[in-house]
Amino acid sequence: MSKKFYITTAIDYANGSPHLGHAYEKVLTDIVARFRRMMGEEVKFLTGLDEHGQKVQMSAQKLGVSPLEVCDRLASEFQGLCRALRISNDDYIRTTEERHKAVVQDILQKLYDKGEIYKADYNGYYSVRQEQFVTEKEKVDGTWPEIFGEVTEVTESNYFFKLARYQDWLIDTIRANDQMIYPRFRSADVLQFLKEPLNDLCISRPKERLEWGIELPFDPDFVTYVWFDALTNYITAAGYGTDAFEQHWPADYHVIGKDILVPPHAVYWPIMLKALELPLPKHFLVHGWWLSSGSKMSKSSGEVINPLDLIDQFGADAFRYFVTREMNVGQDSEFSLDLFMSRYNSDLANDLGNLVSRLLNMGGRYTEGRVPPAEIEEAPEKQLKELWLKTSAELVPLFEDFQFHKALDRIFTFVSGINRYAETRAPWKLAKSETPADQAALRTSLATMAEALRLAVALLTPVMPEISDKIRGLVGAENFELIEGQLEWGNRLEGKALGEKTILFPRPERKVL
RNA sequence: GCCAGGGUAGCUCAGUGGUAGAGCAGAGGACUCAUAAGCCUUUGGUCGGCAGUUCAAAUCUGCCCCUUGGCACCA
Repeated sequence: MSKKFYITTAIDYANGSPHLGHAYEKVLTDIVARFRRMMGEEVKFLTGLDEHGQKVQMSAQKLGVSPLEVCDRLASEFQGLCRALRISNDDYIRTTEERHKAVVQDILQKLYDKGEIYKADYNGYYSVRQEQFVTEKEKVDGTWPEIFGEVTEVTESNYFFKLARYQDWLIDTIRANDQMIYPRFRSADVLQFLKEPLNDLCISRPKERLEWGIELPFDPDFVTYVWFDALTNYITAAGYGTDAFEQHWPADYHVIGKDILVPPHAVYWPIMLKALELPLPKHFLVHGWWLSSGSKMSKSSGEVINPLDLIDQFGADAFRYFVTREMNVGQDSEFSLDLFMSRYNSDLANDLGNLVSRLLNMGGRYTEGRVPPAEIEEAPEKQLKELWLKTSAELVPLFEDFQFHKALDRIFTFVSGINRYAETRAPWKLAKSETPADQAALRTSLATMAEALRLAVALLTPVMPEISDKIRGLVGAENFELIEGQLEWGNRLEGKALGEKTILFPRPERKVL
């Protein structure tokens, strides 16, 4: 069996409803996955939910339900988001699943047997009210804030994973693989972190303090905490311990936010894999955050944009287009309703949607609802074909390099080119003329517009799958699996039926939200 | 404090040595197939600040300012 292209998102934490950040990461990963499929690769695309831990246990207590009920509810919310966004993941992992518990316990036992895990006393400051250890860092003006209540120094036995012994190896590995982290400048964050000596990692919690977790196989009084539970999902879903594993692992891309690169994904995870003698993931694709007036959009700032609202109102594809067009992968981006509306109205409704409308309408009026033959090739046609040649040559490299915002810019520049072409030929004027030359120009102009639209949406497909399919249907083109052979200008649409007049991106009747 | 990203037109951003760009927003115009859309023309910027290198700097160097993130057991 050949190796699949294995791509993952981070798994979401079951501690709140999905927001724009969750939605964005899934869309970004989905675009890479869809693009790779079009390029002919077999893809495994994983996303999922991280369900254990203190916060889940506490919110369950608060609601008076079991932790699993809390997780079930959130899992269906997050999976609903995936469906609403047309995310093409072919697996969804929940860390409470048996397949996952088995792998976590298996690797913990292996590492314990190898002497990579040991028991020791952990000394720290404990907040009874928050049921968690607090650090010096959380002090404000030399004392812990009121929300922590009474904080006492306690000593607790726990299990530790030997991180420190792999520090030099990790530094060498990251220096030697400058392609591992995209964008590259993020490697500097990792290396800076590794300048300080690593401490071993506390990986357990006593059950008396936290019972909502996976039990340590070698000590039933403890559950494992956070990292060995959450990060391990990537190999669980890859089929660790089964024949399928080699077909998936190593992952080609872990898509993550910039906040979880250091230390978990770039330090803990590689060292865990090294200790298990497994290959490292090939790449991390590290994206930025959505900002609102310069601050991170998050629940805590009370500026949650519920992506589902925009999706319901404007459609998954419009949402996907917006986040992809605005975000320079790796940087932060600005989000506002005004920006969204501006993109929706000018790019989608006015430029693309309206172009489809005018073609279908003219096709119905002038060429009996069919794509006519392209009979002549003069300056306007040559110019548009040249623009396409230039555009199409850029698109695949831009997609390969995650420059989706630029790829969309190029595609929509081409769409503008089609509108300009229509003005130049002015088929509505040609239609009033009886001369053979004008009639040939009329047929050519509609054929050219249809073919240009087919090409324009070819590489729009990973970003806007439904609209692209719909436009292909309307101009008489076939859907396709592979991009190969789809980017060349031709006359395959000649004689095909054009669709009924359709409004692809209706103008909002009133301002909602 | 240390490290890194960003600071370019009202807004969102392209632009790594050679006469400041795009889209949107604003203004004017011609057209009418179309979602009052599209097309053409146009207003608008001491390129964060101060020095320096150079014939030439948004672009290279230094210092400073603003902003975002990281600096471990919090995911």
